[in-house]
Amino acid sequence: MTRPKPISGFPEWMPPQRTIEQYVVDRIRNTFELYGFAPLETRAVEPLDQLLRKGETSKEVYVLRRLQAEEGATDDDSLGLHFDLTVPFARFVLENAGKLQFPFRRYQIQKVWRGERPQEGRYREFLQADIDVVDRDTLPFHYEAEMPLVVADALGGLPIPPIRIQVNNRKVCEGFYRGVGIGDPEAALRAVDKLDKIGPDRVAELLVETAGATQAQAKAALALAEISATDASFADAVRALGVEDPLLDEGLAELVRVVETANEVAPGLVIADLKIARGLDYYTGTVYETQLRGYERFGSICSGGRYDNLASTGTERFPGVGISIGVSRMLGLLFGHDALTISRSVPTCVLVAVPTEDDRPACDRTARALRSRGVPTEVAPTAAKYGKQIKYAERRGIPYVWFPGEPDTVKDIRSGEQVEADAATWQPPAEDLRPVVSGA
RNA sequence: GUGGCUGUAGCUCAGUUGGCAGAGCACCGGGUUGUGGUCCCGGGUGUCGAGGGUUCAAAUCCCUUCAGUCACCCCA
Repeated sequence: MTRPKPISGFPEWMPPQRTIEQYVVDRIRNTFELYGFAPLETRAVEPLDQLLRKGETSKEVYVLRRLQAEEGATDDDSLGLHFDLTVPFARFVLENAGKLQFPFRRYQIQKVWRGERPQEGRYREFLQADIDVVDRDTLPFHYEAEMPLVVADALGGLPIPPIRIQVNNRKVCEGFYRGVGIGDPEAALRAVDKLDKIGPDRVAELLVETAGATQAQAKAALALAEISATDASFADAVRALGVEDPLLDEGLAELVRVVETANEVAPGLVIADLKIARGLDYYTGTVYETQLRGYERFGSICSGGRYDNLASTGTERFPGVGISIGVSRMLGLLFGHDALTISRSVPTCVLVAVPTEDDRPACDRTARALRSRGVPTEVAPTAAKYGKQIKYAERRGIPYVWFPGEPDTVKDIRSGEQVEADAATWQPPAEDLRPVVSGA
Protein backbone atom coordinates (compact mmCIF):
# COMPACT_ATOMS: atom_id res chain seq x y z
CA MET A 1 0.00 0.00 0.00
CA THR A 2 1.49 3.27 -1.10
CA ARG A 3 1.10 6.21 1.21
CA PRO A 4 -1.38 8.74 -0.22
CA LYS A 5 0.16 11.97 -1.38
CA PRO A 6 -1.09 15.54 -1.60
CA ILE A 7 -2.65 16.84 -4.79
CA SER A 8 -0.99 19.91 -6.21
CA GLY A 9 -2.93 23.08 -5.54
CA PHE A 10 -5.42 21.50 -3.13
CA PRO A 11 -3.98 22.38 0.25
CA GLU A 12 -5.12 20.66 3.46
CA TRP A 13 -4.12 22.51 6.57
CA MET A 14 -3.54 20.99 9.97
CA PRO A 15 -5.97 21.67 12.83
CA PRO A 16 -4.07 24.71 14.19
CA GLN A 17 -4.14 26.38 10.78
CA ARG A 18 -7.75 25.37 10.26
CA THR A 19 -8.59 26.84 13.65
CA ILE A 20 -6.98 30.09 12.64
CA GLU A 21 -8.88 30.03 9.36
CA GLN A 22 -12.17 29.56 11.16
CA TYR A 23 -11.31 32.40 13.48
CA VAL A 24 -10.54 34.66 10.53
CA VAL A 25 -13.69 33.61 8.68
CA ASP A 26 -15.79 34.24 11.80
CA ARG A 27 -14.37 37.72 12.07
CA ILE A 28 -15.04 38.43 8.41
CA ARG A 29 -18.54 37.01 8.55
CA ASN A 30 -19.47 38.94 11.67
CA THR A 31 -18.21 42.13 10.11
CA PHE A 32 -20.11 41.54 6.88
CA GLU A 33 -23.29 41.03 8.87
CA LEU A 34 -22.53 44.11 10.94
CA TYR A 35 -22.82 46.05 7.70
CA GLY A 36 -26.06 44.36 6.81
CA PHE A 37 -24.90 41.94 4.15
CA ALA A 38 -27.15 38.90 4.02
CA PRO A 39 -25.71 35.40 3.81
CA LEU A 40 -25.91 33.44 0.60
CA GLU A 41 -24.44 30.22 -0.68
CA THR A 42 -24.64 29.22 -4.30
CA ARG A 43 -24.07 25.76 -5.72
CA ALA A 44 -20.51 24.78 -6.64
CA VAL A 45 -21.27 24.41 -10.34
CA GLU A 46 -22.56 26.63 -13.10
CA PRO A 47 -23.37 25.79 -16.69
CA LEU A 48 -20.15 26.04 -18.61
CA ASP A 49 -21.49 28.62 -21.03
CA GLN A 50 -22.37 30.86 -18.08
CA LEU A 51 -18.86 30.62 -16.72
CA LEU A 52 -17.29 31.32 -20.06
CA ARG A 53 -19.63 34.16 -20.89
CA LYS A 54 -16.88 36.63 -20.18
CA GLY A 55 -13.29 36.18 -21.19
CA GLU A 56 -11.57 33.30 -22.91
CA THR A 57 -9.90 31.83 -19.86
CA SER A 58 -11.71 28.55 -20.27
CA LYS A 59 -8.50 26.63 -19.69
CA GLU A 60 -8.71 27.35 -16.01
CA VAL A 61 -12.25 26.14 -15.44
CA TYR A 62 -12.65 22.67 -13.98
CA VAL A 63 -15.33 20.79 -15.85
CA LEU A 64 -17.61 18.31 -14.14
CA ARG A 65 -18.15 15.05 -15.94
CA ARG A 66 -19.68 11.75 -14.96
CA LEU A 67 -17.36 8.80 -15.22
CA GLN A 68 -19.92 7.09 -17.42
CA ALA A 69 -20.83 10.13 -19.47
CA GLU A 70 -22.57 9.28 -22.67
CA GLU A 71 -20.47 9.29 -25.76
CA GLY A 72 -22.48 11.92 -27.57
CA ALA A 73 -22.79 14.31 -24.63
CA THR A 74 -22.61 17.85 -25.89
CA ASP A 75 -20.59 20.58 -24.31
CA ASP A 76 -23.65 22.78 -24.05
CA ASP A 77 -25.04 21.08 -20.98
CA SER A 78 -21.79 20.47 -19.16
CA LEU A 79 -21.07 21.97 -15.77
CA GLY A 80 -18.00 23.72 -14.46
CA LEU A 81 -16.86 24.51 -10.94
CA HIS A 82 -17.17 28.22 -10.27
CA PHE A 83 -13.91 30.16 -10.32
CA ASP A 84 -15.18 33.14 -8.33
CA LEU A 85 -18.30 34.13 -6.42
CA THR A 86 -19.30 37.11 -8.53
CA VAL A 87 -20.37 35.25 -11.65
CA PRO A 88 -22.52 32.74 -9.73
CA PHE A 89 -24.01 35.63 -7.79
CA ALA A 90 -24.88 37.51 -10.96
CA ARG A 91 -26.61 34.40 -12.24
CA PHE A 92 -28.44 34.01 -8.94
CA VAL A 93 -29.69 37.59 -9.09
CA LEU A 94 -31.02 37.14 -12.59
CA GLU A 95 -32.66 33.86 -11.65
CA ASN A 96 -34.29 35.21 -8.51
CA ALA A 97 -34.75 38.88 -9.29
CA GLY A 98 -38.46 38.64 -8.59
CA LYS A 99 -37.89 37.42 -5.03
CA LEU A 100 -35.13 39.82 -4.05
CA GLN A 101 -35.38 43.30 -2.65
CA PHE A 102 -33.08 45.88 -4.17
CA PRO A 103 -30.55 47.16 -3.50
CA PHE A 104 -29.53 43.63 -2.51
CA ARG A 105 -26.55 43.26 -0.18
CA ARG A 106 -25.18 39.79 0.25
CA TYR A 107 -22.02 38.03 1.34
CA GLN A 108 -20.73 34.65 0.27
CA ILE A 109 -17.85 32.74 1.82
CA GLN A 110 -17.12 29.67 -0.27
CA LYS A 111 -14.53 27.56 -1.99
CA VAL A 112 -13.72 28.38 -5.60
CA TRP A 113 -11.59 26.50 -8.13
CA ARG A 114 -9.12 27.63 -10.75
CA GLY A 115 -6.81 25.41 -12.76
CA GLU A 116 -3.74 27.56 -12.26
CA ARG A 117 -0.21 26.46 -11.61
CA PRO A 118 0.04 26.57 -7.81
CA GLN A 119 2.65 28.32 -5.72
CA GLU A 120 2.72 29.94 -2.31
CA GLY A 121 -0.58 31.66 -1.64
CA ARG A 122 -1.93 30.51 -4.97
CA TYR A 123 -4.04 27.39 -5.09
CA ARG A 124 -6.46 25.49 -7.30
CA GLU A 125 -9.04 25.15 -4.55
CA PHE A 126 -9.33 28.06 -2.21
CA LEU A 127 -11.66 30.08 -0.01
CA GLN A 128 -13.00 33.49 -0.89
CA ALA A 129 -15.09 35.88 1.18
CA ASP A 130 -17.11 38.11 -1.08
CA ILE A 131 -19.52 41.01 -0.61
CA ASP A 132 -21.56 42.60 -3.34
CA VAL A 133 -24.33 45.14 -3.66
CA VAL A 134 -26.56 45.03 -6.72
CA ASP A 135 -29.47 47.23 -7.64
CA ARG A 136 -32.02 47.30 -10.40
CA ASP A 137 -31.31 49.58 -13.39
CA THR A 138 -28.97 51.92 -11.55
CA LEU A 139 -26.64 51.51 -8.58
CA PRO A 140 -25.86 54.54 -6.44
CA PHE A 141 -22.19 55.39 -6.62
CA HIS A 142 -21.64 55.61 -2.86
CA TYR A 143 -21.50 51.82 -2.56
CA GLU A 144 -18.20 51.94 -4.40
CA ALA A 145 -16.81 53.99 -1.54
CA GLU A 146 -18.23 51.62 1.06
CA MET A 147 -16.46 48.45 -0.07
CA PRO A 148 -12.96 49.32 1.19
CA LEU A 149 -14.35 50.39 4.54
CA VAL A 150 -16.03 47.02 5.12
CA VAL A 151 -12.91 45.11 4.18
CA ALA A 152 -10.73 47.29 6.37
CA ASP A 153 -13.07 46.72 9.27
CA ALA A 154 -13.12 42.96 8.72
CA LEU A 155 -9.35 42.60 8.47
CA GLY A 156 -8.47 45.41 10.85
CA GLY A 157 -9.42 43.43 13.95
CA LEU A 158 -7.18 40.51 13.05
CA PRO A 159 -3.55 40.01 14.15
CA ILE A 160 -2.27 40.47 10.62
CA PRO A 161 -0.21 43.21 8.98
CA PRO A 162 -2.12 46.36 8.02
CA ILE A 163 -3.59 46.48 4.55
CA ARG A 164 -3.51 49.10 1.85
CA ILE A 165 -6.25 49.15 -0.73
CA GLN A 166 -5.25 50.49 -4.13
CA VAL A 167 -8.12 51.99 -6.08
CA ASN A 168 -8.56 53.15 -9.61
CA ASN A 169 -11.52 53.87 -11.84
CA ARG A 170 -12.05 52.45 -15.29
CA LYS A 171 -13.67 55.67 -16.39
CA VAL A 172 -10.45 57.52 -15.68
CA CYS A 173 -8.37 55.21 -17.83
CA GLU A 174 -10.84 54.79 -20.63
CA GLY A 175 -11.69 58.49 -20.70
CA PHE A 176 -8.04 59.37 -20.73
CA TYR A 177 -7.19 56.90 -23.47
CA ARG A 178 -10.12 58.16 -25.51
CA GLY A 179 -8.96 61.71 -24.89
CA VAL A 180 -5.50 61.02 -26.25
CA GLY A 181 -6.82 58.77 -29.00
CA ILE A 182 -5.49 55.35 -28.05
CA GLY A 183 -7.45 52.86 -30.13
CA ASP A 184 -7.45 49.77 -27.94
CA PRO A 185 -8.13 50.72 -24.32
CA GLU A 186 -8.24 47.12 -23.15
CA ALA A 187 -4.80 46.35 -24.47
CA ALA A 188 -3.57 49.58 -22.98
CA LEU A 189 -4.96 48.63 -19.58
CA ARG A 190 -3.30 45.27 -19.77
CA ALA A 191 0.05 46.84 -20.60
CA VAL A 192 -0.17 49.51 -17.94
CA ASP A 193 -1.08 46.93 -15.29
CA LYS A 194 2.39 45.44 -15.70
CA LEU A 195 4.16 48.66 -14.79
CA ASP A 196 5.46 47.44 -11.45
CA LYS A 197 6.70 44.20 -12.93
CA ILE A 198 8.38 45.20 -16.16
CA GLY A 199 9.03 48.90 -15.75
CA PRO A 200 8.06 51.99 -17.76
CA ASP A 201 10.22 51.29 -20.81
CA ARG A 202 8.74 47.89 -21.50
CA VAL A 203 5.23 49.19 -20.82
CA ALA A 204 5.76 51.93 -23.38
CA GLU A 205 6.90 49.34 -25.89
CA LEU A 206 3.86 47.18 -25.14
CA LEU A 207 1.56 50.14 -25.55
CA VAL A 208 2.96 50.73 -29.00
CA GLU A 209 3.00 47.07 -29.98
CA THR A 210 -0.29 45.81 -28.55
CA ALA A 211 -2.50 48.86 -28.12
CA GLY A 212 -1.58 50.61 -31.31
CA ALA A 213 -0.39 53.71 -29.49
CA THR A 214 1.96 56.28 -30.93
CA GLN A 215 5.08 57.17 -28.97
CA ALA A 216 3.36 60.29 -27.69
CA GLN A 217 0.23 58.38 -26.70
CA ALA A 218 2.29 55.76 -24.94
CA LYS A 219 4.12 58.45 -23.05
CA ALA A 220 0.83 60.01 -21.98
CA ALA A 221 -0.64 56.68 -20.85
CA LEU A 222 2.51 55.98 -18.90
CA ALA A 223 2.36 59.38 -17.27
CA LEU A 224 -1.17 58.61 -16.13
CA ALA A 225 -0.20 55.19 -14.83
CA GLU A 226 2.60 56.60 -12.74
CA ILE A 227 0.26 58.79 -10.73
CA SER A 228 -0.67 57.71 -7.23
CA ALA A 229 -1.65 59.51 -4.06
CA THR A 230 -3.34 58.88 -0.75
CA ASP A 231 -5.43 62.03 -1.13
CA ALA A 232 -7.34 63.90 -3.81
CA SER A 233 -4.17 65.47 -5.18
CA PHE A 234 -3.94 62.76 -7.82
CA ALA A 235 -6.79 64.47 -9.66
CA ASP A 236 -4.73 67.63 -10.07
CA ALA A 237 -1.83 65.55 -11.35
CA VAL A 238 -4.11 63.98 -13.95
CA ARG A 239 -5.56 67.31 -15.05
CA ALA A 240 -2.03 68.66 -15.35
CA LEU A 241 -1.54 66.17 -18.16
CA GLY A 242 -3.97 68.30 -20.13
CA VAL A 243 -6.27 65.59 -21.47
CA GLU A 244 -9.93 66.51 -21.88
CA ASP A 245 -12.74 63.98 -21.85
CA PRO A 246 -16.13 63.88 -20.12
CA LEU A 247 -15.69 60.27 -19.00
CA LEU A 248 -12.32 61.15 -17.52
CA ASP A 249 -13.88 63.95 -15.50
CA GLU A 250 -16.60 61.65 -14.25
CA GLY A 251 -14.11 58.99 -13.24
CA LEU A 252 -11.90 61.48 -11.44
CA ALA A 253 -14.81 62.83 -9.46
CA GLU A 254 -15.76 59.31 -8.40
CA LEU A 255 -12.25 58.31 -7.50
CA VAL A 256 -11.82 61.45 -5.42
CA ARG A 257 -14.93 60.52 -3.51
CA VAL A 258 -13.70 57.00 -2.83
CA VAL A 259 -10.39 58.31 -1.52
CA GLU A 260 -11.90 61.09 0.55
CA THR A 261 -14.53 58.83 2.06
CA ALA A 262 -11.84 56.41 3.13
CA ASN A 263 -9.59 59.12 4.48
CA GLU A 264 -12.34 60.38 6.72
CA VAL A 265 -12.76 56.94 8.31
CA ALA A 266 -9.35 55.32 8.00
CA PRO A 267 -6.54 57.62 6.88
CA GLY A 268 -3.87 55.82 4.89
CA LEU A 269 -6.10 52.85 4.10
CA VAL A 270 -6.75 53.72 0.50
CA ILE A 271 -4.37 54.93 -2.16
CA ALA A 272 -5.42 56.04 -5.61
CA ASP A 273 -3.12 54.20 -7.97
CA LEU A 274 -3.85 54.82 -11.61
CA LYS A 275 -2.03 51.81 -12.96
CA ILE A 276 -4.36 49.34 -11.27
CA ALA A 277 -6.39 47.62 -13.96
CA ARG A 278 -7.77 44.27 -12.73
CA GLY A 279 -9.35 41.88 -15.19
CA LEU A 280 -9.91 42.92 -18.72
CA ASP A 281 -13.63 42.99 -18.96
CA TYR A 282 -16.68 43.55 -16.85
CA TYR A 283 -15.42 46.26 -14.53
CA THR A 284 -16.80 49.66 -15.43
CA GLY A 285 -15.99 51.94 -12.51
CA THR A 286 -13.98 51.69 -9.34
CA VAL A 287 -11.54 48.77 -9.13
CA TYR A 288 -9.79 47.55 -5.99
CA GLU A 289 -6.63 45.67 -5.16
CA THR A 290 -5.24 45.06 -1.71
CA GLN A 291 -1.71 44.67 -0.44
CA LEU A 292 -0.68 43.27 2.89
CA ARG A 293 2.02 45.57 4.19
CA GLY A 294 5.30 43.72 4.09
CA TYR A 295 3.90 41.20 1.59
CA GLU A 296 3.61 43.50 -1.39
CA ARG A 297 5.60 41.24 -3.64
CA PHE A 298 3.01 38.48 -3.24
CA GLY A 299 0.33 40.54 -4.94
CA SER A 300 -3.24 41.27 -4.04
CA ILE A 301 -5.13 39.46 -1.31
CA CYS A 302 -8.45 41.16 -1.92
CA SER A 303 -9.88 42.66 -5.06
CA GLY A 304 -13.03 43.63 -6.87
CA GLY A 305 -14.81 46.44 -8.56
CA ARG A 306 -17.89 47.99 -10.06
CA TYR A 307 -19.67 46.18 -12.86
CA ASP A 308 -22.64 47.38 -14.87
CA ASN A 309 -23.20 44.60 -17.34
CA LEU A 310 -22.52 41.35 -15.52
CA ALA A 311 -26.12 40.66 -14.63
CA SER A 312 -28.41 41.62 -17.44
CA THR A 313 -31.04 39.87 -19.47
CA GLY A 314 -31.20 42.40 -22.22
CA THR A 315 -34.33 44.05 -20.91
CA GLU A 316 -33.26 44.15 -17.25
CA ARG A 317 -29.96 45.32 -15.85
CA PHE A 318 -28.52 44.81 -12.38
CA PRO A 319 -25.37 46.85 -11.90
CA GLY A 320 -23.28 45.94 -8.91
CA VAL A 321 -20.11 46.47 -6.98
CA GLY A 322 -18.23 43.89 -4.98
CA ILE A 323 -14.99 42.97 -3.35
CA SER A 324 -13.59 39.61 -2.42
CA ILE A 325 -11.11 38.66 0.28
CA GLY A 326 -8.82 35.83 -0.78
CA VAL A 327 -8.87 34.05 2.57
CA SER A 328 -6.76 31.06 1.54
CA ARG A 329 -4.29 33.23 -0.28
CA MET A 330 -3.87 35.61 2.64
CA LEU A 331 -3.52 32.83 5.18
CA GLY A 332 -1.22 30.80 2.95
CA LEU A 333 1.15 33.74 2.75
CA LEU A 334 1.02 34.41 6.48
CA PHE A 335 1.42 30.74 7.39
CA GLY A 336 4.34 30.52 5.00
CA HIS A 337 6.08 33.26 6.93
CA ASP A 338 5.13 31.95 10.38
CA ALA A 339 3.24 35.18 10.87
CA LEU A 340 0.27 33.66 12.68
CA THR A 341 0.28 31.47 15.75
CA ILE A 342 -2.32 29.89 17.97
CA SER A 343 -2.04 29.24 21.67
CA ARG A 344 -2.97 25.56 21.46
CA SER A 345 -3.53 22.93 18.81
CA VAL A 346 -6.93 21.76 20.09
CA PRO A 347 -10.02 23.59 21.40
CA THR A 348 -9.71 21.80 24.74
CA CYS A 349 -9.37 24.08 27.76
CA VAL A 350 -9.45 21.40 30.48
CA LEU A 351 -8.21 17.83 30.51
CA VAL A 352 -9.84 15.78 33.24
CA ALA A 353 -7.26 13.34 34.56
CA VAL A 354 -8.41 9.76 35.20
CA PRO A 355 -6.97 8.15 38.37
CA THR A 356 -8.21 4.63 37.49
CA GLU A 357 -10.61 3.31 34.90
CA ASP A 358 -13.12 2.76 37.71
CA ASP A 359 -13.15 6.52 38.19
CA ARG A 360 -13.92 7.26 34.52
CA PRO A 361 -17.70 7.65 35.03
CA ALA A 362 -17.05 10.27 37.70
CA CYS A 363 -14.52 11.98 35.42
CA ASP A 364 -17.08 12.01 32.62
CA ARG A 365 -19.55 13.68 34.99
CA THR A 366 -16.98 16.32 35.83
CA ALA A 367 -16.39 16.94 32.13
CA ARG A 368 -20.12 17.27 31.48
CA ALA A 369 -20.44 19.78 34.29
CA LEU A 370 -17.67 21.90 32.80
CA ARG A 371 -19.01 21.62 29.26
CA SER A 372 -22.49 22.58 30.40
CA ARG A 373 -21.05 25.93 31.33
CA GLY A 374 -19.21 26.33 28.06
CA VAL A 375 -15.75 25.10 29.06
CA PRO A 376 -14.27 22.90 26.29
CA THR A 377 -13.27 19.74 28.12
CA GLU A 378 -11.96 16.29 27.33
CA VAL A 379 -11.20 13.33 29.53
CA ALA A 380 -7.78 11.67 29.55
CA PRO A 381 -7.55 8.73 27.13
CA THR A 382 -6.14 6.26 29.66
CA ALA A 383 -5.60 6.06 33.39
CA ALA A 384 -1.88 6.45 32.88
CA LYS A 385 0.46 7.90 35.45
CA TYR A 386 -0.39 11.52 36.13
CA GLY A 387 2.88 12.62 34.63
CA LYS A 388 1.85 11.13 31.32
CA GLN A 389 -1.61 12.61 31.52
CA ILE A 390 -0.12 16.03 32.14
CA LYS A 391 2.17 15.49 29.18
CA TYR A 392 -0.84 14.65 27.05
CA ALA A 393 -2.21 18.09 27.87
CA GLU A 394 1.13 19.82 27.53
CA ARG A 395 1.82 18.49 24.04
CA ARG A 396 -1.48 19.89 22.85
CA GLY A 397 -1.22 23.18 24.70
CA ILE A 398 -4.22 22.40 26.90
CA PRO A 399 -3.79 24.86 29.78
CA TYR A 400 -5.63 23.09 32.62
CA VAL A 401 -5.59 19.58 34.09
CA TRP A 402 -8.39 18.64 36.44
CA PHE A 403 -7.56 16.18 39.22
CA PRO A 404 -10.47 14.31 40.80
CA GLY A 405 -10.15 14.01 44.57
CA GLU A 406 -11.49 15.15 47.89
CA PRO A 407 -11.73 17.90 46.98
CA ASP A 408 -11.14 18.19 43.22
CA THR A 409 -8.25 20.38 42.19
CA VAL A 410 -7.36 22.08 38.92
CA LYS A 411 -3.84 22.86 37.84
CA ASP A 412 -2.63 25.51 35.41
CA ILE A 413 0.20 23.51 33.90
CA ARG A 414 1.86 26.64 32.50
CA SER A 415 2.42 28.16 35.94
CA GLY A 416 2.16 24.98 37.99
CA GLU A 417 -0.40 26.63 40.22
CA GLN A 418 -2.95 24.13 41.55
CA VAL A 419 -6.10 25.11 43.43
CA GLU A 420 -9.21 23.47 44.85
CA ALA A 421 -12.12 23.66 42.43
CA ASP A 422 -15.76 22.68 42.01
CA ALA A 423 -16.79 21.56 38.52
CA ALA A 424 -20.19 23.17 39.08
CA THR A 425 -18.73 26.64 39.49
CA TRP A 426 -15.09 26.80 38.36
CA GLN A 427 -14.46 29.01 35.36
CA PRO A 428 -11.16 29.61 33.57
CA PRO A 429 -10.06 33.16 32.84
CA ALA A 430 -11.84 34.37 29.70
CA GLU A 431 -8.60 34.48 27.72
CA ASP A 432 -8.06 30.75 28.30
CA LEU A 433 -11.51 29.60 27.23
CA ARG A 434 -10.64 29.38 23.53
CA PRO A 435 -7.36 29.13 21.64
CA VAL A 436 -5.93 32.59 21.09
CA VAL A 437 -4.79 33.61 17.62
CA SER A 438 -1.94 36.07 17.50
CA GLY A 439 0.66 37.47 15.14
CA ALA A 440 4.11 35.96 15.27
C1' G B 1 -0.20 25.47 -19.71
C1' U B 2 5.77 26.72 -20.35
C1' G B 3 10.55 26.86 -18.05
C1' G B 4 14.09 26.89 -13.62
C1' C B 5 15.32 25.14 -8.62
C1' U B 6 14.38 21.67 -4.63
C1' G B 7 12.88 16.69 -2.47
C1' U B 8 17.19 12.06 3.00
C1' A B 9 13.77 10.62 10.31
C1' G B 10 8.25 14.49 13.05
C1' C B 11 11.60 19.35 12.15
C1' U B 12 16.41 21.59 10.45
C1' C B 13 19.98 19.36 7.73
C1' A B 14 24.93 16.20 6.69
C1' G B 15 26.08 12.08 3.58
C1' U B 16 33.25 12.34 -0.21
C1' U B 17 35.35 9.57 -6.85
C1' G B 18 28.70 5.06 -6.72
C1' G B 19 30.58 0.89 -1.44
C1' C B 20 26.47 -1.40 5.34
C1' A B 21 21.67 5.65 5.83
C1' G B 22 23.73 9.78 9.86
C1' A B 23 23.64 14.41 13.48
C1' G B 24 21.02 18.02 16.47
C1' C B 25 16.30 19.03 18.17
C1' A B 26 11.64 16.52 18.73
C1' C B 27 9.52 11.87 20.05
C1' C B 28 9.10 6.94 22.77
C1' G B 29 10.50 3.69 27.07
C1' G B 30 12.88 3.41 31.84
C1' G B 31 15.09 5.71 36.45
C1' U B 32 10.11 7.71 39.06
C1' U B 33 4.08 2.42 42.55
C1' G B 34 0.98 7.54 39.93
C1' U B 35 1.58 15.53 39.37
C1' G B 36 4.92 16.96 33.66
C1' G B 37 9.00 20.48 32.50
C1' U B 38 15.54 19.90 34.96
C1' C B 39 18.75 15.54 35.17
C1' C B 40 20.51 10.31 34.03
C1' C B 41 20.06 5.66 31.07
C1' G B 42 18.15 3.33 26.73
C1' G B 43 15.62 3.45 21.75
C1' G B 44 16.49 5.56 14.97
C1' U B 45 11.16 5.91 14.68
C1' G B 46 13.42 5.93 7.20
C1' U B 47 10.01 2.90 0.74
C1' C B 48 16.61 8.52 0.87
C1' G B 49 9.15 11.54 -2.76
C1' A B 50 7.55 7.41 -6.40
C1' G B 51 8.53 4.16 -10.81
C1' G B 52 12.01 2.41 -14.24
C1' G B 53 17.16 2.13 -16.21
C1' U B 54 22.80 1.71 -15.95
C1' U B 55 26.04 -1.11 -12.45
C1' C B 56 28.87 -6.51 -8.90
C1' A B 57 26.84 -2.40 -6.05
C1' A B 58 22.62 3.72 -6.50
C1' A B 59 20.46 8.50 -1.49
C1' U B 60 24.52 9.44 -5.20
C1' C B 61 24.51 8.57 -12.44
C1' C B 62 20.30 8.54 -16.51
C1' C B 63 14.91 8.68 -17.84
C1' U B 64 9.90 9.29 -16.33
C1' U B 65 6.54 10.86 -12.77
C1' C B 66 4.58 13.22 -8.20
C1' A B 67 4.98 17.18 -4.79
C1' G B 68 6.85 21.98 -3.09
C1' U B 69 8.73 26.55 -4.66
C1' C B 70 10.17 30.51 -8.21
C1' A B 71 9.61 33.10 -12.93
C1' C B 72 6.17 33.29 -17.05
C1' C B 73 0.83 32.85 -18.59
C1' C B 74 -3.38 34.36 -16.07
C1' C B 75 -5.73 36.73 -12.17
C1' A B 76 -13.12 36.61 -14.16
